[in-house]
Amino acid sequence: MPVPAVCVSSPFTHLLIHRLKHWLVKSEPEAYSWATFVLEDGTAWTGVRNYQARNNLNLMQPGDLVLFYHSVSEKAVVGLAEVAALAIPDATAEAGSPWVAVPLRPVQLLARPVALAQLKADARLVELALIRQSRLSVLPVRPEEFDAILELGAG
DNA sequence: GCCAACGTTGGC
DNA sequence: GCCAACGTTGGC
Repeated sequence: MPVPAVCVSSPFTHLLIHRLKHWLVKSEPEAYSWATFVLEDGTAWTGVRNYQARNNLNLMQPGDLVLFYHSVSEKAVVGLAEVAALAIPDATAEAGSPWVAVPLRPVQLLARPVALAQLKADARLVELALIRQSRLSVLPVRPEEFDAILELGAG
């Protein structure tokens, strides 16, 4: 009996091979703010020059939800974005370089920003990568952590 | 402005 | 391969 070359898929196959992951990206609002991101109706997330962050970009799948964090001057999660497409070469990097960008689009502004101090004070978030590895600019967020942060940001 | 935490670079 | 020097990020 011949083996089919391609597996038959159901409308739900993707749920078996990929559960939505959650992420957090950082930006200095003076450099690129949530407001600009919304005005442009999304952007390719370029400029990442750290291998660990790049690896996270490469793991992003369309539909993954992404917390948008304003670093330095604001230090708060301000919005929710979504991965619009798989990683592409970073057009701001030298051709042939290993750096990638991920198209993101805005989903919604949080009703209230969630300050870093709030995150640090929350018992559900003691393991949050943002806190444990404060220098990384593209970070994974666990589902429970993601839910907790959205709850803090709800009106 | 300072400093801790990293990451990178380059001499050996 | 080690490590010192240096650069960057980002909180405080």
